[in-house]
Amino acid sequence: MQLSKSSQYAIRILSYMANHKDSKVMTATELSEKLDIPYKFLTKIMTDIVKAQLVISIRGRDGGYAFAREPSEILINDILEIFHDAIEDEQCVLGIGFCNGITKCALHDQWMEPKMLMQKMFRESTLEKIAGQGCKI
Amino acid sequence: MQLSKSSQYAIRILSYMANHKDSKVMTATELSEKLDIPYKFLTKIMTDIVKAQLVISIRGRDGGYAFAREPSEILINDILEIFHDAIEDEQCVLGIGFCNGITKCALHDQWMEPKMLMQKMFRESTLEKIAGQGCKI
DNA sequence: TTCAATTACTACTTATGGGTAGAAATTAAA
DNA sequence: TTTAATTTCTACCCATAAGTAGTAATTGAA
Ligand code: SF4
Ligand code: SF4
Repeated sequence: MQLSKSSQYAIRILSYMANHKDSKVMTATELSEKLDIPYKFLTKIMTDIVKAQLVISIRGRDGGYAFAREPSEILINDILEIFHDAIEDEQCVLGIGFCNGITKCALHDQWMEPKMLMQKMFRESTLEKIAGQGCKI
Repeated sequence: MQLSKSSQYAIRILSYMANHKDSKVMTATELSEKLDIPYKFLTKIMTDIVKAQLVISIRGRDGGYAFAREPSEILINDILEIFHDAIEDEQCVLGIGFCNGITKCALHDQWMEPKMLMQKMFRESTLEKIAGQGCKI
């Protein structure tokens, strides 16, 4: 019942970057140190995020990472999708899924509401909104 | 964002047993076949559930598993605790946890509500209630 | 007592997520 | 052109979850 480390790290990294928009690019070394994320793991994750076109990477000296689009245009859900961690509509708390209306279990109806709230949280929260609240993570 | 297979299977097994209270004991073979759960994995899980004293086991001929207490006295959360899958009060959607009120992130407040709903779902749903609704899983 | 039916135990294998190592590619500046 | 600072790529290693195999222990009945 938790996000994968990759998603957790990714959210923290991009939140941190959104909170420091003054510095145009941030290096993997800085992010790794400030956020206490293993350097090698961080660069692996960042490569995925670059491929998903949420950020761009600048290689070579004075290189680093910068946003490809405005943080106001990036949703938490965009990050989760990269790591296959987004909550699907059919996703079942028991991992069975696709029960029809007749055979559904007693947990089904109770699962709908928290699921929708989490989907809403992920699908409507932008990085800018998070940064705006002075996120310290 | 999903329960472990062990928890998923355990909920399904005990729900099935609660739905068939007429037959006093159920064998691992029957449960495995009816619920399509690998036999060897099922017996491993059941041993844990027996140790947690939710069910008793009867060894030898005509043996099997039976409830140690009434299904009305067993909560989903009791099952989740066996496999360390229960949602703790401090549990954080980002896996960081223990943020104080000042440094909390923007997701924190939005996380509270779905978390509480899930805790409520697990802590207040009894096996009997589930069985009463004709659970087919 | 012997047998067959059962769970429990020990130990292994496989799959996946998390993490690491080293070298290659790229780039700005000296 | 050389160098140092950076990301990227390929290939691993480690820990944990998921699943399997074989055998021991238990028990009711023939
Ligand atoms: S009815 Fe129960 S098992 Fe089926 S999809 Fe809904 S929550 Fe999952
Ligand atoms: S403030 Fe954010 S990171 Fe901290 S415990 Fe709450 S949800 Fe997790």
